[in-house]
Amino acid sequence: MSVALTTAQALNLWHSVALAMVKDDEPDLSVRQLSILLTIYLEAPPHTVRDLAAKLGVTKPVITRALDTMGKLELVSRRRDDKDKRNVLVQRTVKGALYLERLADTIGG
Amino acid sequence: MSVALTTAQALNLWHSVALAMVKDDEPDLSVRQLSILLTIYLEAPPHTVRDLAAKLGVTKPVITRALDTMGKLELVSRRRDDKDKRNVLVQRTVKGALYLERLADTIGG
DNA sequence: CCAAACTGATACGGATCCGAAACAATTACC
DNA sequence: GGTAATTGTTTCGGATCCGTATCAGTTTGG
Repeated sequence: MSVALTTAQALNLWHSVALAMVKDDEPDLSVRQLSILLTIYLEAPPHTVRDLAAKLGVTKPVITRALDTMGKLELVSRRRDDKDKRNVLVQRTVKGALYLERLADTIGG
Repeated sequence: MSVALTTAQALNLWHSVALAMVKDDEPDLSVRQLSILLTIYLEAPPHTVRDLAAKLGVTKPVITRALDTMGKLELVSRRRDDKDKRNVLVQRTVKGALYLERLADTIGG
């Protein structure tokens, strides 16, 4: 699943994708937000605020705020855990899946 | 020079790199800042504020501020153009080259 | 020589984000 | 049952960034 790239390949790849993200009309997601989004979509659920904070090495408010922002954009959604009502389960959305599909096209195309 | 990736490969690649950038102690560069940095290092000089703004599709203050920030981090430097003193030439630095070398390792490793 | 054009930088009000600390709600445990 | 621990959220002051508009300095061109 991993890919080996030369230095020039790696930087050119990042350059073209970063440029595409900036020139895009949509508001840029920060690196942190994108990390959260990709974690939710690529790793197995459940995803809680605490887990995401630990995985990214940031504080919990960072996760809460990122979920607020991406929630408004409908890229993710939140739901209380019925088993343990302290937990919040972060869930995928159709819009989020489409967003990442387009991102993958930009990267891999 | 370009690389074709499957959707899963592309997203996993982005995921691991974004995670590495967040967990890194250094302050995260925004996507815009990284775009500017990569443009300076990958495309032929000279690079002016105006050119960079046009290339990224953003306003000039965005470039000025990004150069301020990355200048403090010593990732880029500025110099007046002697030929036309209205222009500012954006130049590479040793620290910037090292930063991108490590980024390339993260991407391609 | 002087007004127009062009460059990058700055001022401004508003939005967003940061980490630390305090908070309310829920659960665990003795 | 009641205290302690755990969860996600909110608040706070401070920092950063945004786009628009304006600015100062330079060059152009009649």
